Amino acid sequence: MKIEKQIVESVVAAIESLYGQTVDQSTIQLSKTKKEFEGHLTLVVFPFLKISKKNPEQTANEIGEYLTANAAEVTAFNVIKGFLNLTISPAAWIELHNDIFADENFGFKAETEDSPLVMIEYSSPNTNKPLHLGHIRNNLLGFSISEILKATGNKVVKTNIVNDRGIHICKSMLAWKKWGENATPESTGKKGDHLVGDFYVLFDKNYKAELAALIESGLTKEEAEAQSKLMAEAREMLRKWEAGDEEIVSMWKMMNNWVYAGFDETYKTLGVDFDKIYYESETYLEGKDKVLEGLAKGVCYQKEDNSVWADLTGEGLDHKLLLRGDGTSVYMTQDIGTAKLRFQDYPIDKMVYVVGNEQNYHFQVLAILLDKLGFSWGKDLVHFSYGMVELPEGKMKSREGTVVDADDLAQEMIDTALQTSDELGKLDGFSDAEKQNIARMVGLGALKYFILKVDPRKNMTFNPKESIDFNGNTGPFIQYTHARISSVLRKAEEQGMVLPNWINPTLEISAKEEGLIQMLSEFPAIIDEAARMFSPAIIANYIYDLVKEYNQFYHEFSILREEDQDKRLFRLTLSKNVAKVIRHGMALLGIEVPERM
RNA sequence: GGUCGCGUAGCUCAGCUGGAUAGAGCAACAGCCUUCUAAGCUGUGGGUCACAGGUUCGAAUCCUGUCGCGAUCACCA
Repeated sequence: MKIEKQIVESVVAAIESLYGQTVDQSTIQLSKTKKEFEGHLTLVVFPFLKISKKNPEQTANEIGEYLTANAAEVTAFNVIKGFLNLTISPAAWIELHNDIFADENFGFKAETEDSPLVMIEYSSPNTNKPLHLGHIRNNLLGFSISEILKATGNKVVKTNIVNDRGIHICKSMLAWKKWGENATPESTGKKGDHLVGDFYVLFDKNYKAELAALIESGLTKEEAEAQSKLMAEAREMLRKWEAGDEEIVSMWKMMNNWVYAGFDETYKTLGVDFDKIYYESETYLEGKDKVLEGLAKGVCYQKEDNSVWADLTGEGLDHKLLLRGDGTSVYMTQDIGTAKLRFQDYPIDKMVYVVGNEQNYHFQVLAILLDKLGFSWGKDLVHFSYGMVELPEGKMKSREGTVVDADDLAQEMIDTALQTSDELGKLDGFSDAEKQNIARMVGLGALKYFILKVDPRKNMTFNPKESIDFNGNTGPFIQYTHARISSVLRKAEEQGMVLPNWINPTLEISAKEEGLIQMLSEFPAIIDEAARMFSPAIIANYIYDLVKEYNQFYHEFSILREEDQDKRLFRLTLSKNVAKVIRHGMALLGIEVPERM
């Protein structure tokens, strides 16, 4: 990082000295040299041919000569076509290594008073059914991007908007009331969210049967839906809820509390949390106020049936309904209400919504509406739009029972990790509690990494029949390398070795070791890139590359058995640096790394 | 139909602000533990980067079109 900056400056000086022209630093393309070539950094000289008025080879050679003579870090160069490959001195690498070693928070920027406040909304569940694999992706992305934005110096407030009201809850409530026989999580031994979800499915099953019977008797599908008694009862329940009916409200509270207890458990397992939780039952009326305020200001207009609309044709969109004729609110209205409360509660500079890409249009509209309604950050809100998790057969459908349940999947992963540990005999002699804890880290590490390594914007496929791997480009592979380094460092300590906090730059080191230092040095830029692109995957893939590189080093070189003490101590500090970057990088993904496994 | 997104090895994915011979993992096969954790390392095979044009020193990457897949365009959330 530091080296690159110096070289860029030297290249500017070189061009000025050789060709008498000043070029902007941004025109200089300096990249990591490809493995098959000699050198560390490569300068692409094509952009300078017009200035040098010479062919690529000549130009590259001239710049190369200048740099070896005038830039202290550059010791050699070679030219292949228009590519100037620069070799950096070992001393420069070792100095960089010392800097990294001295900085416990290497790569992380601390927040300051001036840091912008970023509010990140994620998770946002409905309270009528338990979380599934799609929610897992949302939660992991939301948590990880929060950590990444913190690491780049932002103040971050993690928030969750719980959709705790509406017809979907009433369906579960009605089914419970009709057929539940007073079942509770205690009486059934079921997690509350699962219990409530079962009644949602039960409602749907009976509703479908009712429709089928009506259609059998000669009605069309639409007529059957209109005549459904069950649906009418559910709507009546919603009406009573909105009217504050005591019995309904208390049933609603009871069942929602079951769900919250269940969600809390799932969140705890996943290791995600929130600084502030909003509930739609508390925000939807606020949205109505805000829309009426907009109506008064002329931002919205009213139709004859009293429904309220926004005209977005000026923005190339359509007319959007904000309040129904009967005065009840729609999804958009609730989001406006939630935004209003958040704006009152926090000095928000930037709002990030972690929501699936199926809602792209919704957020496009929301941004325009919030802006029109006077929220300063509305126009620049970020919809962190991520892709769907699909099964090999296609989309998950909760009513068709094809969803992959979050709790089940997490438990399966942990069980598999435990089983693998036993088979390999890795945890022999550990207490059950220790075994469980490591299996938890590894199982969840596998799951989290599997999801986060994929570009968030893309849809991804999950095949439940093929269990998530523990070998190759996986979480456990990375965790294993960390455990391995920990083991070496532990042994070094047991043997009384004390790690120096400074390595003499004159020490002779291998190309492999230089390469590792170079990779470590990229970590800060990787974090910046991940924050800029909203992509934990960039961190995941970086750590994987680093770990792969370290494992090659580990096999090729001895550490503790190295006879030259200076080299031995250097390799130990290098290993410690790698472990540190692994640990901190994985923490950005919400993945723990064990000391042993 | 309008809008948006995606299409890279058998499978899952990197690479995409244009750069060198397009990379990993899984799966298959062949090696490496008397030595620091073999959940590891090494090697072999596997590609019309959907297709066709264009832009230029150079295109998987940018532009246009075609095909295929998906999302969305609700008084659902």
